Amino acid sequence: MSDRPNLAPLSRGESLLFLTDDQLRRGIEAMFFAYRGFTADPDRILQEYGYGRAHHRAIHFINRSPGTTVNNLLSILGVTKQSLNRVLRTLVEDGLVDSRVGDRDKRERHLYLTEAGAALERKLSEAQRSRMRDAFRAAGPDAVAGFRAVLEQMMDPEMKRHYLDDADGGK
Amino acid sequence: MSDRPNLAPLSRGESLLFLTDDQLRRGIEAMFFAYRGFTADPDRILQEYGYGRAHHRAIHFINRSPGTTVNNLLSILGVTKQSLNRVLRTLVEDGLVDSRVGDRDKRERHLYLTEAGAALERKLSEAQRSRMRDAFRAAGPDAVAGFRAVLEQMMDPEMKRHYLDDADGGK
DNA sequence: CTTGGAAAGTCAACAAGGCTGACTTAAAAC
DNA sequence: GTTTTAAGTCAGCCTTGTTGACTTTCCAAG
Repeated sequence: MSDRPNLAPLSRGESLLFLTDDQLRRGIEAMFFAYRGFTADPDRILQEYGYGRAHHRAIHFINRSPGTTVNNLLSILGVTKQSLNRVLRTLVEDGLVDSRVGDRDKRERHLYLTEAGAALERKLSEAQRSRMRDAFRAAGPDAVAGFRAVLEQMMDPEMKRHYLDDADGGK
Repeated sequence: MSDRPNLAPLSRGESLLFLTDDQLRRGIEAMFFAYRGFTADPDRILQEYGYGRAHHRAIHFINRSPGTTVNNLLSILGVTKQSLNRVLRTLVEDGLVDSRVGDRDKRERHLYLTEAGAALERKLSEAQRSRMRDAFRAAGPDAVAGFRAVLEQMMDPEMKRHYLDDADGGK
């Protein structure tokens, strides 16, 4: 149950207090409550447009990697193509996303935000960045580094790939 | 847009690099990818039981605060009573949760995990704690402190109340 | 040049888990 | 005795996820 694996021995004082079950429980709840705050502002904006979080995610990653293919988006978002397609179709119909047939491989569709799509993206991400900026500012640079370090460790390895691939659209 | 509010002036070198839009974007994506990892293990277990995340949340908070009322749970989870009730009903029917009429106020129902409920809770939270423990251990105590500091700043104020109220069931 | 298979899209059906609105019951509070 | 509160229920709706079956397009290997 709570046996300690083979680790460097604890030199009395510096016990691994941050690894107690209670500390872990607090970490778990911190994730839960913080994620709610994290999504609250965009959710309010999306509601005005009749969109949901799925639309936000698609818009975010198309903006990050303009010209990305549907398949690439699928592997980032981790949903089925039917699920993504439904969202993508409404965004294309509403004129927020442009879906262009590939030059080299005409089976592929490359996705771009239209001007209207980019405008909504700015609105959403400005709201989300604003909250994160305030949180970062209040917590300070060292806390931010720790925040990022822990989150990175919490990701599944394949997801870390998408996270580390800076927005370069492939290559 | 990116004007700086009235803050302590930046002494040349220690610029607020961690507040650039790109750093904020990376923070946003870190939250997105990490939350997926955070929920992945419990989700797999829940699937075996035919439950979803909503059941997990209810089980978690009943375990944290045994005897909590439905209304209290409602304010923590931030959903409608119809939505919570659907989940709670299946948990009671399946014998994982015990709903007892209040002693002092007989309108209230106090919620407790049964032995079976506690067993599932342990299974779920052990999976979730395991991932968090690994992440904490890899990142180190300072990173954990930063992680918690940033997440706390990101919560809505009312949620911070539920987070700070340590598991004492009220009082 | 044909064919196999990958990429994309489509249709249908279903489930979880949110929501609103209307309503009942029981008990506490005033 | 009336009003308010806590809980529960019924009905209906929406988003977003799932499977499965199927078509169209078109690159690439035989």
